Amino acid sequence: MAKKKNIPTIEQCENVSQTLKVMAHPQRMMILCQLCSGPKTVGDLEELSGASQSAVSQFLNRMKLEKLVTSKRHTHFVYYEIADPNIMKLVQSLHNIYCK
Amino acid sequence: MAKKKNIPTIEQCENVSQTLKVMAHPQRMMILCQLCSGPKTVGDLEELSGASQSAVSQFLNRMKLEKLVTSKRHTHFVYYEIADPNIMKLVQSLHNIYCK
DNA sequence: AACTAATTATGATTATTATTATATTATGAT
DNA sequence: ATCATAATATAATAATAATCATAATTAGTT
Repeated sequence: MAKKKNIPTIEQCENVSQTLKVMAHPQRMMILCQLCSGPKTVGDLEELSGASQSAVSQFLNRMKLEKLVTSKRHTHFVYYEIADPNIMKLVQSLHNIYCK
Repeated sequence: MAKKKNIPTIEQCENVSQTLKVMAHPQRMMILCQLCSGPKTVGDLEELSGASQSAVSQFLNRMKLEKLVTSKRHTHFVYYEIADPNIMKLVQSLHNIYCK
């Protein structure tokens, strides 16, 4: 049996690469990994990622625009979390491949 | 049982995001997908990706520097292929998540 | 040498990043 | 309600990097 080729369309490549572009940054990646174990506040992520408050806020905003995360306010904190099971799966895959 | 947290180091995040940065481009992504079904020449990839020869060559060079692909010459063609089973796995995962 | 395949160099343009300063927003205390 | 504060967001900027097209160059083949 011949090798099955699963060639995507250029539109699919554009979508995927758009998402990857957002992930392709050390601290954004770290933030995503942290969010995989549950929602966190901006302050939490500031500590956990080592980036400044402003930087974290900007990273989160970018990830929100690109639908990687969502946020909601609760008392005086804003909680961020992974937006989409696909993002979770992707981070998981990356972990399996690169972190063992 | 508590949720297992698999938090990477910042170095691991840097590595992964370095690789993702290279993938995070529509035509480079397309080229990688094409290479997943076997080695190809620059000319092949020029047709398959829709980018100019010079652009394809530059993309491939970048991917070679970042160890995503390797190349070897055979007669007057240069064949490129996926360098690493991890890259193959990653492209496969992306396909499973985003192309169905 | 002539031809084809691929690479490299150049430069103009556009994106990305990090930093600093400033602004918003919600809350709790008075 | 107002004030002060803590948490978060935005704006402006400067530095760096990525992109793409074109042109020039190298390498292999016949």
